[in-house]
Amino acid sequence: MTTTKPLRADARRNRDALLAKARELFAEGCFDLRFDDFARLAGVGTGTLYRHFPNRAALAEAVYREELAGLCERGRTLRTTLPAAEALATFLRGFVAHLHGHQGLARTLANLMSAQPDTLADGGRELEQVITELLAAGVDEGTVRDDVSAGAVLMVLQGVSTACGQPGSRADADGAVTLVLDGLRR
Amino acid sequence: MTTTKPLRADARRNRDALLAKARELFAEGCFDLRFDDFARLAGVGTGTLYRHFPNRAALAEAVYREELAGLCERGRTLRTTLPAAEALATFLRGFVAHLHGHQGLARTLANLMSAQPDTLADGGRELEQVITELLAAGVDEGTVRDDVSAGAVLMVLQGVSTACGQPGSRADADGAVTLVLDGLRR
DNA sequence: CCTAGAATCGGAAACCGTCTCCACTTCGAC
DNA sequence: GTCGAAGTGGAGACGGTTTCCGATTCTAGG
Repeated sequence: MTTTKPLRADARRNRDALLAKARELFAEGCFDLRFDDFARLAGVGTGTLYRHFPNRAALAEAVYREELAGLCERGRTLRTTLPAAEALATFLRGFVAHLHGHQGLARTLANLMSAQPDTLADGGRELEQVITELLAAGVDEGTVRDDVSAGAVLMVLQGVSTACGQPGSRADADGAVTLVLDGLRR
Repeated sequence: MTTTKPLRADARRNRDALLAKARELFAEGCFDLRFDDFARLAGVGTGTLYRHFPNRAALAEAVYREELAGLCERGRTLRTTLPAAEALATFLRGFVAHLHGHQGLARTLANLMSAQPDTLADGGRELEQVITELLAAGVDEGTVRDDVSAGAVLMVLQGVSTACGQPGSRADADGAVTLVLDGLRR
């Protein structure tokens, strides 16, 4: 799987330059840039870009992998420091708030999740895993119903991610999370 | 608004041919066909296609306008024949079931809803309107909370629509609706 | 330090779907 | 039947994506 193949020095430098430039551009809100231009702006050739990241989604995923991993990690921490139901609530609310502050992540996530499951990248899987754990802890605790799976929650998050860029979506996103949380109570 | 401009006979014939062919192809599951090919298959020129439907979304919307209108109509009927909470439940469950039997509608809806609100076509607006009415009736009745708007429910439906094509999504979609319905109870 | 050969680069050019444009055709009112 | 308006159709421009391969750069071995 994750066979860490040793990358040649210049190759790694280029890869990092691409990631750095992509991160910078995403932060500025430039998402719909020509894929080629990432290469030009990062100072590498088109071929190099395509060798490292076969498509736009792969680049976005690489950029946001760490950020998403951090959020998941936070979810796991919450589970060990709060009652499960509260941990779940805090995690989901925080997650949605974070999405609204990071459109790039929201877009990337929406894409990751709408892809076919067999394509579903590590990021998506990890998120599902964390939610599954939080739900299971809640079930053990007796505060969360046991007849709804993480997939259902993920589906709502997908809706939230997709709608994230729209003007008045923040309030509705919070509303959706409220519904899910109240609906999850046993 | 709906200034019904009289279309010339041949123009109407071409438009209908395009719609018929699109409907047929969507029913077969061909969504990612080249846009030009719709024209060729319907026996008209590319220019004609573009005059009638400026882009893929416009064609899809036209194909599914009636179907969506029917569903909305059904929602309004339910509201007059059932207690509001039940009407809402029946409507949402039926809606999701219908989506899973009609991928084309699901895709179209996902696209309609992810567009910017000012672009949000009649179909999307009408759906939001129906849900608003159902919620309001439930609030009047005292069975539905009053602090969550239709937008939140729509956001969940967006997630469901987007995920609709995936293998195991039916169960999760039902789960998501269950969460919403239970979460909506006062 | 030098060399060979493997890994990587870069960007020109092929590719492919989208969309426009306009010379030509068809319609239908008179 | 005539004429202007409405509509047609498809060639080709356009622009983003992706490939391909000769040139370049790296690194291990001597």
